[in-house]
Amino acid sequence: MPYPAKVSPESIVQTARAMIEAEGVERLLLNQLADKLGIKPPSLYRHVSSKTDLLRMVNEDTFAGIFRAIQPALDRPGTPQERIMAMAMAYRQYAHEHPITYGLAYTNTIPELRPDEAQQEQAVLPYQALVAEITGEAQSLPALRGLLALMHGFVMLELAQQLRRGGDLDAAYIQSVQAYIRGWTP
Amino acid sequence: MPYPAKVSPESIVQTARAMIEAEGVERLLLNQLADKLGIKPPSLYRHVSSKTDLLRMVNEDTFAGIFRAIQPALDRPGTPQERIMAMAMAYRQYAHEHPITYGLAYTNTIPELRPDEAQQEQAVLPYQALVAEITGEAQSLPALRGLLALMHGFVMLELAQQLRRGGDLDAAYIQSVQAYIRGWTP
DNA sequence: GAACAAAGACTAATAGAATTAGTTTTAATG
DNA sequence: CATTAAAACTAATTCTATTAGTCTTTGTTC
Repeated sequence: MPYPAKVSPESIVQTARAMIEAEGVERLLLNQLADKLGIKPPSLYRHVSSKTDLLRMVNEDTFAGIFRAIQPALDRPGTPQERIMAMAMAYRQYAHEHPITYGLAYTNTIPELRPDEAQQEQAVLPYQALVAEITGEAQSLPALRGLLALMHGFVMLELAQQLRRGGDLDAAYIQSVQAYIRGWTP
Repeated sequence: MPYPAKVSPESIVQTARAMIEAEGVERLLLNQLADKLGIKPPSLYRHVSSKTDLLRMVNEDTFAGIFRAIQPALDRPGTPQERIMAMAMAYRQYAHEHPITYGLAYTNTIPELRPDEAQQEQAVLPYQALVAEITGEAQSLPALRGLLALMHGFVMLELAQQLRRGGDLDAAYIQSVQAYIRGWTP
């Protein structure tokens, strides 16, 4: 491998993510990214095919991070209710720690920015099984969808500053997830 | 008023919204917008101060549209449960009819794009009162927040193509909202 | 050990889009 | 009819992503 690369796909994605979190996507400029990486803008194109492609890589990394973050909730001991709540807490925590890139990953109506479907589907199967312990197998898919919607919707509203009327947001989140689970419990 | 304007704020916002829904935000180009309006790009700046400002106007219009769409559910007869469900259906329908601009309105981490806070707060008070009929006054704010999160999260996941595993999405939505309400019912 | 190949970086140029500067047109008003 | 002010226009600017073409570095091969 002649001419050792100064950058790697990982370093590019990581640096891009940091810039996005610091300044927002709209201020992710390729010349600034190149600067931080110690190369010139055209050299970036040896590693990514376009800015859009770069954002897709960031999004893939984000989804991987989410599933890594909520994984421990699966393995932990406790009732299904407790484990679902643990997952919900970890999920929200990840979003709070990566507010901009979290939203970015879910905001793409642009097909090119969407990560691989199949990979996504596999990732949620364990959670569906967990939900099935409460709802039964037959209802587990709709119940999972509602749960994901509740978690995702809550953090999106938080991150978009749509829940500004005061009150305890932590408590509201916990109560809402609990109510949802209770509602599905036979 | 010398020189009658060829365009109005309304016509600009309406045309911009149509272009966004047709092609996505990223392909909303000011020269194309000007073309459709029958003027040249610089003339746009007599009416909007920047492209960002234009997008803010579109978002304000979107929020107004959402509240207009769900309003009838408030006035309609029926139990609180039925009226909440009616609102939830109208909410989702609006999102389906304006998929791109709906997401756009909620996606803004950029402060400049956020509509006026106070206006927003007033708009949800009637819905909080409706929720209070089930949960009681004391719990109504967190219960409302969870409900908004569930509705918003569900349609966002749909619009971002994150619910592609088949099954009846209409039914999943209804069941999830019902479960949520049931979970809050004493 | 010298020549080569290939990846990767660089400089220079291009193109697309938002925005600004400065000027001209139009029609209501006195 | 002259004035005036809003609104439009042309021309120029700037900022970014991207492409073209060239040079550099290092592992490989004879």
